[in-house]
Amino acid sequence: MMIETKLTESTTTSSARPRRAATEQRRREILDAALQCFLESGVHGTSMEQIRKVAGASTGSIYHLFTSKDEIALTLFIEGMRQFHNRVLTAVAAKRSARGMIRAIISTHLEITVQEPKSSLYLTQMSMAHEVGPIADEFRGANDRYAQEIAQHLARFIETGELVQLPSELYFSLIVGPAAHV
Amino acid sequence: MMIETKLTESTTTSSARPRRAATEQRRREILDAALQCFLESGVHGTSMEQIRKVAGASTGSIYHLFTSKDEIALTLFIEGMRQFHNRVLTAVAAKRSARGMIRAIISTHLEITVQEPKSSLYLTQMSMAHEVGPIADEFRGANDRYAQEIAQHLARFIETGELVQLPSELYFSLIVGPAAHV
DNA sequence: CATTGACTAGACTGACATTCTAGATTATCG
DNA sequence: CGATAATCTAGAATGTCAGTCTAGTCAATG
Repeated sequence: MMIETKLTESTTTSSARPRRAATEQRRREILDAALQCFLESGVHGTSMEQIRKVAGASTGSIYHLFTSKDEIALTLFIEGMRQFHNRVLTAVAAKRSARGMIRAIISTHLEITVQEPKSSLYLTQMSMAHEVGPIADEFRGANDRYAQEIAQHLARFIETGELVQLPSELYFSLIVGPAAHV
Repeated sequence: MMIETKLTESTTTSSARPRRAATEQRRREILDAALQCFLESGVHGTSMEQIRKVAGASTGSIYHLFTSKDEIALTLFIEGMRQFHNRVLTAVAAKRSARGMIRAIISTHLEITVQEPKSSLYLTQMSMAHEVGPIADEFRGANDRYAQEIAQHLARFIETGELVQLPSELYFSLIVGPAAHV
């Protein structure tokens, strides 16, 4: 599967006439409509027709702004993942002990993956991300940066002696998710 | 999505003529063919046509034995999950300390979910399982039994004093996976 | 105000899961 | 053994849906 973003068109020659503001807004509307549908009926249970209707856009418009349904789902996924990461990192940054941080990591992860209605959607999107090369790379990259950032937070406590070593690689992988390593 | 298994046909009246042995074998062949295709191209990347060819069966036969492509994927998923559970439980049963058991749980989980080529397939199947009611129930049930069995193994060590308490619910959920709780 | 590229519209296409209909096979009973 | 009634096989037909194509509208620049 080949996925390219439609946003890389910015480097046209001279007399390009970008209507960016409006376009960007349209993109957003379509993404929001899609998210709503996906949450309601799952990615596979949602047809472009439904997204089209909810967004109030035509097929042509949608395919002008996105290359495929997959791109829509995966764009949403990346966005969701970023929020996810930020939420965990915020929780971690607020803690003053290694123990507190680790607790925060685990519980925030669980809050997000287990208790929220989005969790099933994330699962679907994650499996898609795996199957789509370019996205998988972005995904893995973001996840690695995330893991590293958490590691940095925790590393402080090795110096202070509260932590003897970082939680093992294995354990860490579990928290960050298999996706980071496949 | 509605999924029923085609194996519940056993309760016909008087002169039913089951050809079970052969049929069961055919089912198996189709499942094997499907698994092969899924591993190679992913569930969505595989068409019934491909499964048909690899299995050497006709569309009619396949749809006589299975209600849908989803049922095939999910049957495989349940099978895979059972193997997965058995493998972890075997590893756990072989250990003599709580520490060893917990290590075994984590590393076996990681071996399976991270290092094996099937892991990406599992992810897809798991997301499907979530969206399909009846399967989701079976899935959750199996997962609960699994968690409970592990808990029993570990509980022994609370008596001996090696373990003060079971690994927290939170941590436990993480290991067993969100699926068990959604 | 003409040109040019961004954007919209919706009919069309092709792929693919699933259904349908007809026919082959085989276990059971007379 | 042969009739019967069900299981099972075959492959053509159908419907849905993602994605393309063509024509046309809109807005910014010269």
